[in-house]
Amino acid sequence: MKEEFPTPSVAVDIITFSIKENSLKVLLIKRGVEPFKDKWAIPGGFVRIKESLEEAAKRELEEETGVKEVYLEQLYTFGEPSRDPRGRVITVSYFALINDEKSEQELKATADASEAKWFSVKELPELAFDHARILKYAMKRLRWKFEYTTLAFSLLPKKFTLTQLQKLYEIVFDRKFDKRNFRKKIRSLDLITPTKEIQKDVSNRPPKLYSFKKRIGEIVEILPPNK
Amino acid sequence: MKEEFPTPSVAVDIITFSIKENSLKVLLIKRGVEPFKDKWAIPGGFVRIKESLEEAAKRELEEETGVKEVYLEQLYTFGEPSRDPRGRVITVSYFALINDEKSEQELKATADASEAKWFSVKELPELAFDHARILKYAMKRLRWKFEYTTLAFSLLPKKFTLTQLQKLYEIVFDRKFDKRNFRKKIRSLDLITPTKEIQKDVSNRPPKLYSFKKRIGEIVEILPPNK
DNA sequence: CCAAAAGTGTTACAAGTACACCCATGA
DNA sequence: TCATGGGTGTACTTGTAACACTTTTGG
Repeated sequence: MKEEFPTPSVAVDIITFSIKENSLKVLLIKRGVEPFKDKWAIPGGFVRIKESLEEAAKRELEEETGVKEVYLEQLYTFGEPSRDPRGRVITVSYFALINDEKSEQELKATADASEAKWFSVKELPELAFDHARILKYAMKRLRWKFEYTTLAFSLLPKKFTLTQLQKLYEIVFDRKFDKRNFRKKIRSLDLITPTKEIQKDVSNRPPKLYSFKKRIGEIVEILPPNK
Repeated sequence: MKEEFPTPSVAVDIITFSIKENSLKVLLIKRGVEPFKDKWAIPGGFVRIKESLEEAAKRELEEETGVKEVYLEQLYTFGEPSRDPRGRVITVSYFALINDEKSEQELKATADASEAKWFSVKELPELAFDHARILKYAMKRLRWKFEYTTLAFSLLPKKFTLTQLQKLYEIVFDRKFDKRNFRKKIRSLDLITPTKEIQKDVSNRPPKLYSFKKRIGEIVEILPPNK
């Protein structure tokens, strides 16, 4: 069965965040074709008939960055008839979070993209289509997830210091937190266990290493202290 | 432009909640055609080529219930290739909240539906497709909205009593709240103003009437006291 | 011995929770 | 006068916020 009317096209767009150089970055492509040729845009592509939406998002992301294991979450579906001048395109947006090590590799140009680049969310270029709005929404979701779930831990190595964790929050919220209160809060949540190791080879007092003991994404109201 | 592959169909499904007889109800239809003929399902239909997703949801909801002014919010997009045995159907789900007075009218049967009926969320029938999952997700969102936004007020008349408001919360969360703490919390949020009126014709002490002074859906952490 | 980041506790204030009795009305 | 729901305050506990100094290492 299929209805008798012309059908819209369905695409996925993936807003990919990463932390690099102590700043929150988002992956954008430079469009190689009209419309919006030479404008920056959120990467994406059409959903194939036999793949799920999430599979499509994963595939596009891997084509772009080479990264396979990522946190991926559906954001919102944008479907205004006028949002794409070429025709009716409904886009299901996803947000992805990848950590720095995994995303070190060279970005690949693809069919419609002449270039791909990481932008600091504080220095964004003008964006094609309604992508500025989509990105703004993704930022909101990212912060929400950091506040109310354990998502942040997906960006840390197996063993990490409390200062690393705090820096992550400071970058995502673009704000400083009080060290003592932050630590008190994290410890009270029973999310981490101290390992017996300490980090060596630092030219200051060596920090203790902790490991995360819950599931990524679990809901816990970590909430940035000093709200 | 249009990609060269077969395209999925795009539908909207609308999970419609209402409070009736002191219980949270959801609107379901009995399917008149295969697959899942005679099973209950969430009402929905295909998106037309020139309407937005939200317009489609509004149209379907009005066809079903006759109700025009509703709170409507996008939920999630389900797109597993196997979710509809007839072919590839991606469905954008919406949740709607309508108040009792508006929804009193007769429900209309439509093309694919032999019958439409309000079900208590505590006594749900078996559902077609992946609709049980969708409904579960909608419930979660509804509660979230009651906890963190002023959505509840959309179900109250212009002037209402604090007991009415509390009852709403008790129905949605299926739990009792402490009267004094509930009132203290609501008052501290600066959401309502006392009118000078009191409700007459009750066979007990007549309650004071209040009016809501913010925007529906605004974020405020109303949060049910006695969490 | 200096620079750099790690580590640690206390006090004040705000918010949440538990809890029981009197009040105003209609019948 | 009784039944019914309306209305109110206080004490306790918990959570949040502000705040400064000592420790350990490498160079």
